[in-house]
Amino acid sequence: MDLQFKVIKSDSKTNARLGEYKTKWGVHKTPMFMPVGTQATVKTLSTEDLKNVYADTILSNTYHLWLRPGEDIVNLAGGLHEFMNYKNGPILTDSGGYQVFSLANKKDIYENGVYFKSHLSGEKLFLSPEKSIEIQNKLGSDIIMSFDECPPYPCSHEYMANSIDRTIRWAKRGKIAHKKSESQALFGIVQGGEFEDLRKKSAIETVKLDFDGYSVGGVSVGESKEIMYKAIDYAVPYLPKDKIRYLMGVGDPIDLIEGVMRGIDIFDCVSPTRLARHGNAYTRSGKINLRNNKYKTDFNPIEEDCDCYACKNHTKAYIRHLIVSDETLGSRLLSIHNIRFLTKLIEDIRIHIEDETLIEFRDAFKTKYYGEKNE
RNA sequence: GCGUAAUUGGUGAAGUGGUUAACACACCAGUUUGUGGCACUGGCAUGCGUGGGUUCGAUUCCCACAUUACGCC
Repeated sequence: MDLQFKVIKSDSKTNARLGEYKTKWGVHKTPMFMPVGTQATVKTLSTEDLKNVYADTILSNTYHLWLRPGEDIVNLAGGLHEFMNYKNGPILTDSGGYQVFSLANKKDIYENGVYFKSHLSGEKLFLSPEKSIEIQNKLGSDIIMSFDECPPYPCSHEYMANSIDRTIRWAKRGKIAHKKSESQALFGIVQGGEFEDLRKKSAIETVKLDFDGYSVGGVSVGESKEIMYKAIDYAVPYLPKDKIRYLMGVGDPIDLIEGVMRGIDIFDCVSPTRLARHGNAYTRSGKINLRNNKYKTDFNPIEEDCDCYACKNHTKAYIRHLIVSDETLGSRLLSIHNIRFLTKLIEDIRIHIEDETLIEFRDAFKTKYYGEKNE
């Protein structure tokens, strides 16, 4: 399926662009941040909550749903949207390739695919480009991802060179397996780590396969921000302007701005929800840890001018109490706030692309986000 | 009043005549980037009821006192 993406406006001072893509769920504006809902749920949040934080496209994980409840059950339910009753927007599924990286201690990578052990049962499992596409077909997501290898950081040039070649071969196989599906867009993934020549090669070869969109993968695996930004810069010039660009697994508020300035359209990241579960909240003045003693008697909202449910209704002292007491409402309120923080940040980014003031916005944001903390 | 036992950080506790008093919880702080959700990493008793004594050295041995628990009158 051709994902109908178009660029509305390109920033003349950076590589940023405003765009939109159409699906049966409506028109979706880019840049966009996608919350992560691995197990067919953005942890602790209801569909209603997601609507209220202006989530649009969300990400779900092939590997987890494959193991439990199983793609056939999701399929029987009528697909992911029906199963989880998410009708706010599209769902993008990961290929399971990242698990090859995150479960690295038990992996065996072969040309045909990857063997690894289920973290639930210990059972030996096999995932291949074809299998990944088949599972994603059954899950019925709107955007599916090509099966790739996500090598760790640091990684030698030699290993990475072999890895990207294999990922390209896997991409070809996935593309062939996908031919049958008319209703799902398929994205290719550029790898290559920190190496300019490999990012370039990976991008060029992947683009030759003509995917519906392209992602920059293999970032946010432990490298510095500078290296991550460079990896984007190495790949983006070879990606077609009329296709959506997705930076996988990113990121921090500042990374969203830097990513957009480098030509990225969509992002996903577990940070807002994971940080929430650990008691952290984003604010314009930096990340704060609600567990800190100083919030015990702080009866103000996390951010005065935030329009999220948590800030409209509850104080830091109350949320701190919930987090310290291990009450799930605390995780939920912070997840609501953190996702809204990022979707609002993206809204601001769009405004500043429109005004061509993104660089000034970035600098001001950075100063406030990091600056006041260091004093 | 007598006897017995106990007394270690916020809590539960381990321990030894000799460098930094174990561990857990709590507390304090930090980490977290295509999620193996509810995790991980640090910090946290200058002191072992109080006062004496023995000893080169005592939280550890001895004495007195205090407190607590149980039993007896």
